[in-house]
Amino acid sequence: MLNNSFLHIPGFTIDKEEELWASGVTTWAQAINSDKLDSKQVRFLERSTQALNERDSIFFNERFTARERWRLLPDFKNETAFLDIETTGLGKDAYITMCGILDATGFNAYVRGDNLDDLVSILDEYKLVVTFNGISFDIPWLKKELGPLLNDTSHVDLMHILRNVGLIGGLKKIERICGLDRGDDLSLLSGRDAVSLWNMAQEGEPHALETLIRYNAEDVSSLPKLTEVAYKRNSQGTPMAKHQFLPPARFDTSLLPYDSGLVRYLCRSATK
DNA sequence: GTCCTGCATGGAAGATTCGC
DNA sequence: GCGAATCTTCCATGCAGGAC
Repeated sequence: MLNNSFLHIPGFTIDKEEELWASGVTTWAQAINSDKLDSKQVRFLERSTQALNERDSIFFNERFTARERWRLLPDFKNETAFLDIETTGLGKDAYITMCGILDATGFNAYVRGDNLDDLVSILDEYKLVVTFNGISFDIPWLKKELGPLLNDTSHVDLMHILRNVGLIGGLKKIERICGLDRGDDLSLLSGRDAVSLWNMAQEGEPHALETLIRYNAEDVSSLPKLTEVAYKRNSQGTPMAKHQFLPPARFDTSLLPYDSGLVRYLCRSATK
C-alpha cells in the first residue's frame, strides 16, 4: 500500500527507503513517530496522509516516476480503468478510431463518430488509468484529439513497470511469457489489421466494426491480469508484498460478437 | 520478412549549479 | 570545498507505415 512507500519523499532514494524498512519502520505513521526523519520529511508524510485520505491520486502520480507508480495500484483498485486505443496509424492525418475501457462493471467501447467525445467526462470518473505504453502512445493521442484530460487521474503505464521486472516486449509477447495466451483466432491480428477493419467498416463492410471492437476488447481484457503480475513482482521483498492488486474478474470477451471470416481474410492477406 | 522512419517518453550517466 | 540537486544528452522502447 502507499503508506509503506517513502520513495516519493523529496531527496529519498531506494537505498534510504530500504534502510528505513530494515530498521522496522514500514508505515508513514511509524516514520512520523520515529526519529528517522527530519521535520521537513515528517511534514511531507503528513501531507501524503492527507492526500491519501482525500483520494488525491495526482499527488502521488506527480511524485513517483513511471517505473514506481505500481505502488498506487492497491489503494485505487476500485477506481481504476484499463484503457487501449486503436488508430489509423501514426502519420499526420491519422486519428483515433476507437477506445476500449474496462472497469469493475465491464467493458465499454467508445467509437469515433458515435461516442468517442464522451471519453473526456468518462475518464474524470476514475482515479487511476492503466495502459500499455500509454505514456508514449494512448494518452498523447487522446490529448491531441480530445484536449486536456486526466487532470484528476493518475496513469500507470504497464510497459514501464513490467520492464522493471525483466518483462520487455510488446503486449502480446509479454502475454505469452506470462502464460496468458488467447485461445481465439483474433490473437493472429495486429495493429495494422485494426486499421484495415476500421477502413472496411467505413466502406460499409458488415461486422467489421464489431470485429474491431472485439479485437480491442481482447487487448484491454488482458491488462488487469498483467497488472496483477506486475504488482506481485515489483512488490516482492518489500512491505507492499503483503497486499495484493486483485483485478476485476476477467471480462468474458466471448460475449462480444465478431466475424471469424473477416479475421481469416485479414490473416491470409498478411501472409501474401 | 526486415529495416528504417517519426514521435513521445523514461532512465542512466555525465556536466553543471546550488546550498551549507 | 564538498555533496546534493538539477539539467542535458544519449539511448532504448513502443506503436504503425512504408520501402525494398
